[in-house]
Amino acid sequence: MDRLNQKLIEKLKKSGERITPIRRALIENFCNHPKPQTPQELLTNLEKKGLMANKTTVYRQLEILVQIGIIQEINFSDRSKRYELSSKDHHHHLVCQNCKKVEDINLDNDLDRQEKKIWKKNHFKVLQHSLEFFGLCNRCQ
Amino acid sequence: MDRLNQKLIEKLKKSGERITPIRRALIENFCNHPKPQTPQELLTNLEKKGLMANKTTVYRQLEILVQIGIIQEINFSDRSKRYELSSKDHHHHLVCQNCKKVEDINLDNDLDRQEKKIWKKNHFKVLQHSLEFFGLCNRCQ
DNA sequence: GGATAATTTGCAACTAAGTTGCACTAGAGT
DNA sequence: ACTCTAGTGCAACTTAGTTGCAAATTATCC
Repeated sequence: MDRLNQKLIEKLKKSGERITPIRRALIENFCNHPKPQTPQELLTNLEKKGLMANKTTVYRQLEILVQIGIIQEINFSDRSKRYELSSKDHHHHLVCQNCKKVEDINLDNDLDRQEKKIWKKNHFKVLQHSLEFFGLCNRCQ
Repeated sequence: MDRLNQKLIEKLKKSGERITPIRRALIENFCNHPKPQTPQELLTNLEKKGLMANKTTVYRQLEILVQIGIIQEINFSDRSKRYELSSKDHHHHLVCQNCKKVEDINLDNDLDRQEKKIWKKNHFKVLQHSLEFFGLCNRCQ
């Protein structure tokens, strides 16, 4: 995990960005928590590490990290923006309606076939998709 | 279409709710526009009909209409709440990233099989899902 | 048709997520 | 250590949505 951490900080440096405590902490946090996180969650995670960051800063850093390609933004259907390492494969989400926890899943089923059909039938050019399952996780049932 | 309109107003009355101009207009609007609409869109649609409704009222009416089962709420991945007649079959959405228009599609593929797999593998009880495709509609390409 | 009681509505004030401008601070290279 | 630019924090703002309360309107009963 520490390897990945270093690699991402290098990437940041190569993109001409400075290495600041907040950026370091954000990247470290993304490496340690593989789940997609909201800006608010990130803010409190930083606080736990003793870093009192401002929300403006977090939002701005997230934007930059997305641009560089270190993380990716996911718009969840529960109307929250979430962020996770973009190195991860494309996957879908299980959202627990009780405890709000989010799990990642990889479906073997491919939606490519569907997207081709949509092109034929609707002449709609699909660029990306979002698939989420809502329900109860094993703890909350 | 007028038939459906009357039927829904009857349903509203039977549920013990009063028939007001705003409710009448909302239901009429849902019958005439089959696409999922945001509260803001509904507000401007009412205005076009000469009904200057308040946003508070619209939000409250939407809540009631959802409870009665006349309409259903859909949380879109573009982080907008949208509403449509709940009588419609379950379907998925094509969201144009340029003009923001939303189309409905029915996939013949069923996700039930996937949901059963999720239950076996993750012990996650799926209650509902959301599948959206983002891209460019035929006009915007 | 008119009085009454309860529901519906509108207003204003509020919350939460996110954004913007500007002044201050701190990294990185010399 | 100095300097210049990038990064940060603050305050003020925006937008979607919510809440409490007073005023208006609906359905009902006579």
